[in-house]
Amino acid sequence: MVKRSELIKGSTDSLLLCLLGQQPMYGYQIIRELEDRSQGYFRYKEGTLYPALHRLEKSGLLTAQWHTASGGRQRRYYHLTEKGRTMLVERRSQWLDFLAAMNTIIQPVSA
Amino acid sequence: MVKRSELIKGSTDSLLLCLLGQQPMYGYQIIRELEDRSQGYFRYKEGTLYPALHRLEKSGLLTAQWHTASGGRQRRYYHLTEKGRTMLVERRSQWLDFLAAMNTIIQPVSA
DNA sequence: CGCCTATACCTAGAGAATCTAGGCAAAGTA
DNA sequence: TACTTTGCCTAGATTCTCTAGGTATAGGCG
Repeated sequence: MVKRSELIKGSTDSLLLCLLGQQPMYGYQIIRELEDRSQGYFRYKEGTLYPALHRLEKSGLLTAQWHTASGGRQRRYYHLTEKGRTMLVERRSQWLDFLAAMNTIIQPVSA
Repeated sequence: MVKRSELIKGSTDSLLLCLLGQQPMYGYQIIRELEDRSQGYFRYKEGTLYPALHRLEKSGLLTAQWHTASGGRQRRYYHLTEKGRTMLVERRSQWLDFLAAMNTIIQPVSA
């Protein structure tokens, strides 16, 4: 049973901050958006996403608001707080650092 | 308490396969080598590294041999098995896939 | 010699992230 | 009516990492 990649671990928060930094979204939408944009690479389970959103909300990086869609359906929209925006910048920087570090070890296969 | 980056999680196996694909090494050496090459970014704790090595050995990706250094000190050298080399190729490919997927979400900040 | 640091291996238990595998309910569709 | 999709949620198991130890040898210094 080959897992997609263990590398995904730990990237969730960064992905969520990035997405929500572009526009507020609700949980279900986030799952689909991540899958669409990554051409099917990211397929978050609800059991992963919702706890993650709650975690970020609890940390003050996100706030949430219920909205009623045209059909009467309830959706919980998340958007970044100021603290969240600060963290987003931080996370992006961390991602670049991580990339640089990985590249010092995982050299590309030379032809 | 700001952690370096949660991103590191899940990259350990790939890093170890990569390193040991270049030359056999022993645990203590691996920790120093990772830190040196990454200019201090990777600072693995022994409580992380040794269980990871044992895990990979148990999976048949690594084998280990005891050697006695000049001073009489015992060192356990790990090197890749055939299965390990196959997995290394796989891991490198996964890393590139992961990179590509991340880039679809984490767009670089435009000036 | 005695003491300290660096080397070199190891493990148990706690903490945290993810997945599995459900549950509940409303809206759309056949 | 029945089924699928949407949309929220959680409890428990699994897995990875870290904390915080333990053991032992080698080498330097006073």
